Amino acid sequence: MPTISAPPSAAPRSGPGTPAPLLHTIVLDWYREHARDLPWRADGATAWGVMVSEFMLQQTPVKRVLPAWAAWLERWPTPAALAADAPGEAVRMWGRLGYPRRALRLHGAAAAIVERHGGEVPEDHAALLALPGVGEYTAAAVASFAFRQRHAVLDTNVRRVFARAVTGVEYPANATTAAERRTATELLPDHPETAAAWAVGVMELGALVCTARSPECGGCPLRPHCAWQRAGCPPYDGPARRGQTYEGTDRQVRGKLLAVLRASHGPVPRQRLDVVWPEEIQRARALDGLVADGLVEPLADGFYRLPQ
DNA sequence: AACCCGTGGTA
DNA sequence: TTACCAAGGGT
Repeated sequence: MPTISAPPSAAPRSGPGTPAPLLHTIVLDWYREHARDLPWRADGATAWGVMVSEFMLQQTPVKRVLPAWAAWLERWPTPAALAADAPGEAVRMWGRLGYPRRALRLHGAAAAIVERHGGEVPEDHAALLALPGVGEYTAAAVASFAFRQRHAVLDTNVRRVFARAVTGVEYPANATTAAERRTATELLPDHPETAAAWAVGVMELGALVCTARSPECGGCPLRPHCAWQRAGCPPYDGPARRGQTYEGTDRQVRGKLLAVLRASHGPVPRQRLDVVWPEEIQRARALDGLVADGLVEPLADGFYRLPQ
């Protein structure tokens, strides 16, 4: 069986590739059978619901997002509802999902949607990209999943599937490359609805089968077409993927500080923040950072609170 | 381009 | 236990 390569229409590639339409059929059939029943994929899900899920899923696993997503949409079923509340409430509601700047940006996106788009999540990719907290991936994801448009959706799952099936390596590079974008675009089905189904299907395949740690190649529908399989599953030999040390970092201190503020509904005296971390210099730096990011609001007399 | 930004689960 | 990983974005 041939491995996957780009169609001959674009840049010339070595060797015959599996025809793209066959790949589309394989992935769409697999998805129909194995897709998780996630609430933001349900028929009744709104574009706002999709957008909220995408914000929450930026670096946070699905399992932890599920309950947070339901609670969020129950409280703020529309962008206007969120925009009418204080940004600090978004930060508080975000809870322990991590990277709380996402909550602030989601609030900012809601406000921008009200201001620029009459309260309706925009369908246009460029308009989505212009919203705070919406980057290349999220804009494509919302346009594709919510509005069934044709966009290359390149997240960590898709990048990994392409790295293995197309390029024949275990892991993609640290940063998305032009070659990856080209591959994603070339393999994208022409028909918008099919492209949207393909996008979520490849992503789901990466999330459930072609996983980072221990891929279940035995259950992978692309195995006969996978370049990495054909090459004998060579282990990753590129530059070291950056680690994420956490203990003792400013991020840890910021997390501890913000946890105190989330738990308190009124202003908090500086003294109650001081107890979360012994090193004064780092503690002050972390608090200053939170203020600079707009996650914390300093008041007079050494009190602090979530932004109003 | 490299680095910063939280939190929790898994091998 | 340590290290890696999770539907990224902003600077």
